[in-house]
Amino acid sequence: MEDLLVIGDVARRSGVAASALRFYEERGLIRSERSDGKQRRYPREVLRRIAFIVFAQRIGLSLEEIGAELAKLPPNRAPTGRDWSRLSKTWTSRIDERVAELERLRAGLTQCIGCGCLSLDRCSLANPGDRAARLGPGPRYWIADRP
Amino acid sequence: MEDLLVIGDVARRSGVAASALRFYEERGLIRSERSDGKQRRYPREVLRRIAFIVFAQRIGLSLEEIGAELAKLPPNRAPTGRDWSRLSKTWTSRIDERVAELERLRAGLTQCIGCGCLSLDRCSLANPGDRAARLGPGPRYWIADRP
DNA sequence: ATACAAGTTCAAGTGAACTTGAAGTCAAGG
DNA sequence: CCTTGACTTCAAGTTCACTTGAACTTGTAT
Repeated sequence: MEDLLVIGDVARRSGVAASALRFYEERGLIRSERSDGKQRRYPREVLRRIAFIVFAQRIGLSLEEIGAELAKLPPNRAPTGRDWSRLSKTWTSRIDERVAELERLRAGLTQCIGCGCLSLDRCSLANPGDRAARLGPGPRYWIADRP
Repeated sequence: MEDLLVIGDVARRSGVAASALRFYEERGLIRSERSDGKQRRYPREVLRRIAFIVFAQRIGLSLEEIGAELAKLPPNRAPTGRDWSRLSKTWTSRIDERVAELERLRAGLTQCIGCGCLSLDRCSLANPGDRAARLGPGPRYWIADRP
């Protein structure tokens, strides 16, 4: 019945591990107040913010992108439902794109792999958006070459 | 006009870096013959195998899973179109599942985040398949908790 | 007052999928 | 024969999203 939650509560309620919550805080995705003894105390609102993060991850955004989205929220007042839905609006097109890609892949599965035509450098199914253009060092984004 | 391709040719034709090809070989996903001087020589067939790998990755399979699929191909003869399409058959359902999830997410975007109801531990949209069940150490599978 | 769970920081480790660098070998043209 | 570009191995580095462990402090229940 407290107004502020300790990290364990937040972890239990959100399903996100406490270590992950600390990590998110370090990355600036969430914030916390501190108790007298320097322990984290979260206002209940944080749960919605975390929900947003989890949602966005499932859709395929990186934490960095999610942070950029969250930064668009009004800094000095609690976000309203409209604030949240404004953010999530841009995702719809993102979902649409991914769904379209998957459907292209599904359509091409038999056509492209089943038949003998398969040639990676000319098959637009295997190479949408030009795989060749790399993203610098480190692992390539795992499924689509995100900008 | 040679029957065997060197690694650079394969890299150019597939759009997959030579270092990645060596890595795939180390992981048992592809194989190569060797020249007298111990350089890799690939039969043209390898291109199809690589195409399969790239395809599967875009769908969301890990290299390990892809390896398991490839292991089902007949070991002693060149795979036919039917062999390939048998493999890719299982993917269709995988794609369908992912599309369904994305559509669930899209539907829930405004409902779940826009309104005040958002509660991670009870919202089936944010928590399909029980996020709480973890996958051991290391990063969590990025978007769906794959088995 | 004390025990003990739950919190803290910080550095280092993890797994996936590669890339990079060093130091050397091979192959083809001139 | 020599140069030059493409190839070789091997170890170590990179990114992302966290987790783990050590050593220590807080908070609460008895």
